[in-house]
Amino acid sequence: MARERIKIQKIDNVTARQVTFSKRRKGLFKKAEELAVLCDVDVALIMFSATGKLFQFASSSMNDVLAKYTLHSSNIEMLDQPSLELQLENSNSVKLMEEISERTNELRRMRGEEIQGLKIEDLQQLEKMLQEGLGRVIEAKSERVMNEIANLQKKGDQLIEENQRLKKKMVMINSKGKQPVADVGIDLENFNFGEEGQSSESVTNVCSSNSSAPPPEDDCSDTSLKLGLPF
Amino acid sequence: MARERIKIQKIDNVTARQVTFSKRRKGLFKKAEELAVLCDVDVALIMFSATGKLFQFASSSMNDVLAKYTLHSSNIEMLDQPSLELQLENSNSVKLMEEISERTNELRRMRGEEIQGLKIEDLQQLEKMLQEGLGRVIEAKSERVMNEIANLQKKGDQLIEENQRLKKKMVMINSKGKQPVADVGIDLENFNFGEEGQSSESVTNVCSSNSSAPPPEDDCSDTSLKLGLPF
DNA sequence: AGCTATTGATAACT
DNA sequence: TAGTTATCAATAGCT
Repeated sequence: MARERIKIQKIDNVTARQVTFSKRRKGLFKKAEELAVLCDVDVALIMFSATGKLFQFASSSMNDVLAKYTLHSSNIEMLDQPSLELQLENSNSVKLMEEISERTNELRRMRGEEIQGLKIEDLQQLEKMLQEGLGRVIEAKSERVMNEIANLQKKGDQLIEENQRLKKKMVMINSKGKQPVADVGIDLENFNFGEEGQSSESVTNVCSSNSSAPPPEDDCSDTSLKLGLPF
Repeated sequence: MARERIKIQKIDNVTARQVTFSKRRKGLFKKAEELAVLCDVDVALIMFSATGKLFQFASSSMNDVLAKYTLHSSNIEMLDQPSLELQLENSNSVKLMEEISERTNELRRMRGEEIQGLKIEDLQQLEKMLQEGLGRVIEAKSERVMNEIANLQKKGDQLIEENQRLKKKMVMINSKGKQPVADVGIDLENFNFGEEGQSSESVTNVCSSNSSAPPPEDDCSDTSLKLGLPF
């Protein structure tokens, strides 16, 4: 991937070797991270340069990965003396690890992954469980949504009520001062939330009593409720 | 570096993810080895797939590299932290327990439990995830079931064929000896082609399923198998 | 360090 | 699962 292909053998020139190390190291780390993200893999990458300098990358926690690794390899071969820390860590963590593994697998199955090896009956049971969970979730969501709607409805109603009170006050003030005043009420014709558009007529009457005033355009503008519900 | 660039985020499609993992893993290992050779570097690369499978590469000895690593990191932390082993162990155990707790909670939510505190958007997402998982499970089940049916069908057909052959032989024998003889063909009513014990060689190689099915009627004409499968 | 001509890796497809 | 190919990405040699 360059101007010229090079043989894969130790680069003699020290400077060139350092430069290449720097560049390729960066590339390798990038690839490692991409792999970890793309494929949901735990990656640990450790490097010691010839001068003994350490470079490392881990997609999650280096300790986690190394612990897992010693777990794995200790199952195969306990011959070498793994570092004391890892060994201690390992012995006390085996159960926890197993539990995590078990749960992770169950989660994956519930997401419909890794189900190739399951028997038809297992699939059936899994399906049933998912159906049940789905049912509960949908029910909970519906309830939440209905509550939300009821709440907003209630708020809206209260606002309308309040609005009406204010308008009546205005009418009283107007008739006292014998001066026509611009309508400042909510435009209920365009403020329709929910099923029942009740109380519209009484308000309309109030409005029409002020018929001499110009139609309200942007007065009381900010009473609109935004219902950003995710349906 | 492909037909089309992809976003670096977890690949949803399971198959595609596995394929990509396989390819990129190979690439990563190659790059790691090249770097080790070119720049005279000790490299250790450890990976755990989401299924818990271990993949590893080490330019020299994995144990050597890991030993060096633990030495390094413990030297650094040893400066201000006494009883490193216990601390590592504890922190790791805590992390593991937290992970277990997290997964347990997610499982419960997927079962539709403990979802009172969720926001509507969370419920929506949960529902979507369940729907997807359910879809995959149903699809996998369908495939399994269809395979099962095809298998049984095939077996049934072969048995019917064999039976016909035997009957013809019977007829020939009968007509040769000019003596009426009792039918000695396979008694399909009681012939259980579940497990292995079949006596006819021609069928031997197809029998791989261990589920039982109601036997075919007894005549060659009717090939319908009644499958009490759970749909 | 920064810049390209090249080679290399790989996503989509078969 | 493995092989092919059009593209995108990494990088060797320079500056």
